[in-house]
Amino acid sequence: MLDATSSYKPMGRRIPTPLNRRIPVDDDRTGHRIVPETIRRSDRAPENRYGNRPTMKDVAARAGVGLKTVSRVVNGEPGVTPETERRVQEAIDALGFRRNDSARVLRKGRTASIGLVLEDLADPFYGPLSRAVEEVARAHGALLINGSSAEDPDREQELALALCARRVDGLVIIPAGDDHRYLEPELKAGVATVFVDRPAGKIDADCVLADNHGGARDGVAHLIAHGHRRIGFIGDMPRIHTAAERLRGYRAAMEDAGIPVEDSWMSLGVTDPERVRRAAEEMLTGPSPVTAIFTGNNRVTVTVIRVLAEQTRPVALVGFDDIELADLLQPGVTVVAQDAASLGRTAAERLFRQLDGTLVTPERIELPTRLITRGSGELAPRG
Amino acid sequence: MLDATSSYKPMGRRIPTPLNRRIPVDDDRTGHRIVPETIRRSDRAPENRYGNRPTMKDVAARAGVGLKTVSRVVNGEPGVTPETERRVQEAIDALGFRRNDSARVLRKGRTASIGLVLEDLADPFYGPLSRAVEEVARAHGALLINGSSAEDPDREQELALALCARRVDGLVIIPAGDDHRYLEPELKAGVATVFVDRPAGKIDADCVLADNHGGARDGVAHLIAHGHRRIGFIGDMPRIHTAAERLRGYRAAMEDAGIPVEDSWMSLGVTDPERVRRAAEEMLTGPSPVTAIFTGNNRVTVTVIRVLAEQTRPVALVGFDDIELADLLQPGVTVVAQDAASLGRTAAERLFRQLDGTLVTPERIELPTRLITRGSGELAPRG
DNA sequence: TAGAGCCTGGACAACGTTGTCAGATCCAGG
DNA sequence: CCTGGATCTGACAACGTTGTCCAGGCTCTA
Repeated sequence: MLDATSSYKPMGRRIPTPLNRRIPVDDDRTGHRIVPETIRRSDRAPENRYGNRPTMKDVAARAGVGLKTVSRVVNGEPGVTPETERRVQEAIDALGFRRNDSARVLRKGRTASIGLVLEDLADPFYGPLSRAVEEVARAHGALLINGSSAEDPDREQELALALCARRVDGLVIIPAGDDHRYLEPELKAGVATVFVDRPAGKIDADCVLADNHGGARDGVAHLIAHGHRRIGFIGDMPRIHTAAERLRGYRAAMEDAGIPVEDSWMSLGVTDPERVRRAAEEMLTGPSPVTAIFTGNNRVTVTVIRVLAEQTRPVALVGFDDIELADLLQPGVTVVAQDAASLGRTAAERLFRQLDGTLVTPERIELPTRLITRGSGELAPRG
Repeated sequence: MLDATSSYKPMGRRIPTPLNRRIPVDDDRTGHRIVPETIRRSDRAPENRYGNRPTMKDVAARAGVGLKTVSRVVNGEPGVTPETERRVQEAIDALGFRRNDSARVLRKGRTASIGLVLEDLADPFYGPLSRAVEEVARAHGALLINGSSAEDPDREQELALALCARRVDGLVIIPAGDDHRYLEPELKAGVATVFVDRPAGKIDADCVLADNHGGARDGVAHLIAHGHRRIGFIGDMPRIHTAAERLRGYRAAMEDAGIPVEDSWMSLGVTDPERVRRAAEEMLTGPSPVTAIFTGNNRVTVTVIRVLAEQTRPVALVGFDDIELADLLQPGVTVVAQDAASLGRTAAERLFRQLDGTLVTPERIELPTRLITRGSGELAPRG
């Protein structure tokens, strides 16, 4: 579970208890808490716990109306005279009352919030995706809670379950792991769930994916069409679905062209800049040096661009994922672009359709990718 | 308030009520709901509402123990025999029970979640900031709820207050507006609050800012040091604090150098690419054409880079905010960099120190910026 | 003016959890 | 066999909100 590492214990028991202290006031004598004598409900002081926030009861007392009447005003329900409404509103403003949605949620059973578990919010690919999900959520009156799994399956599970404990109405998950059976009780309990970017593992659930295989195949075929035969591939661990699919696309394109792939052309499971750099340099200088490289994701692409900028001979490059400013580099970077915002939007819309009830059967949707030629992928083979 | 635009009404009243239906089962006769005869609490069926999720009561019934014992096991409190614990754990697993944190929150008064209101999650500047806040929150066992204001003060307020209604323990706000008195009741109620990137308006609160004024002044001074005298400035609306400060820094540097600024060199309040492009082109071709441009934020910088790439004469450029791949462009882009992650981390840490109680008096913290020279800012004046 | 029908307002119980407190059980020591 | 003290367990009342239902007061018609 999530664990505090400092002295702030959000749910702890050691918090100095200003929240629990009953403040003794004017003509009230409930300050004593030793004797639990049956406390009449209605003659409590307007002050209460919860950081001293006024409640509907306080508002009601001040406005001289019943509790439910306040609730009606707050929620804009009909059946309140303008005069009464005015009095209530006045009390609300005077006390600075704000409805406690936690209590509301408990009562109503829906939280009007959805959870998003992604890999890293700081990654330029996930920012727009997250924003797209947020926009859809907003259009449906829901808030978005999100968390980064840092590509760690345990952390993904921990996060997803923490969100379920908050009783989010739905979950959008970019999986890090490949076994999601831990979500079965949640699905059964009616938590709407959509997986994005990578499919769910071992459970039947909605997935919205990019056409990783086709995109990679097109990208590599593009290089082949420009005369390359020794083409390198640098990608993430094949454990990750997208990485595996893109690798498969690479292999498919090579096979279609009848080109046997040498092991030294492929580097799998490297993402940190240092190792990507080494991998790229090795395949450029090895016994059978590549004339072109296909990179499996944006981070790899950026590092490889740096390596290629240092080379004397021109090496062609096609990258998966678009990157900002790719058009301004020399040469411009040819990429297989997937639309992150569209992925997020599609997923979120399906999520709310699940909640609507208009969507029942889980589906697997693949969004097309787009090859954007800018120069680096059109270089002729040299060396 | 947040309003649904589709048929999914998270909190609405028209939801078909599977959640409220009491399911009649085996030997239970509480299916009738007409007669409200005093229902004995303990002989309800194990089924209940809330999407049919098991509750502690259900677990207790199945394990043959009391409600509180289940609570103890779930929360790892002491005082439960191993044998009892085993039985409870078994029931938990069998039923797929997951504690309802909404109810917990209601009872305990703390939600172990914090809110982040920023401008646009898709902006590469805010991604890392958000991630940094999340990491700190995670270290403190809290979840992060975030929302984008889209630079709209009303939307900022709507979001912040929605988060307060959820009773987040604290708020990190990147303000869009300049009047935050609406937060006064919340602050008084003990919601920890830190403003980042831009200061709070009309209330006394913690702020973590970058040294916008000093950074801009240094950047412009750098251009002046390289011989430029006709220097353009393109920035956001001065209504936005950061934009105003950077403009002030620009003016200060010019004044320090004794250079009078011409109106045609300044373009304020433009951010969309079209207008930035026009603004840049105008100051490059006007009666007193600039030889260098200082750009007020990353989005403007990117657009101006494109414009400059089309020019025949070299024009110097220094931009506020670092941008990815800036080093690989020709020439490399000289920037005044601020550390987004550090801003977020500092803010979040202060937030939790407020919650700790170790931090009381609001402060205004300015983090230094860093001039990174890469070429574009060192071009000599031409034209 | 009486009765029927509407409108408004309020009492009350639930939602699922945790804190309090008292009761039950067990064992060692007399 | 009893007593005293640990342990362990469970009944109960909150937390702040909303759904249900009923009681008045009002208006309108006959």
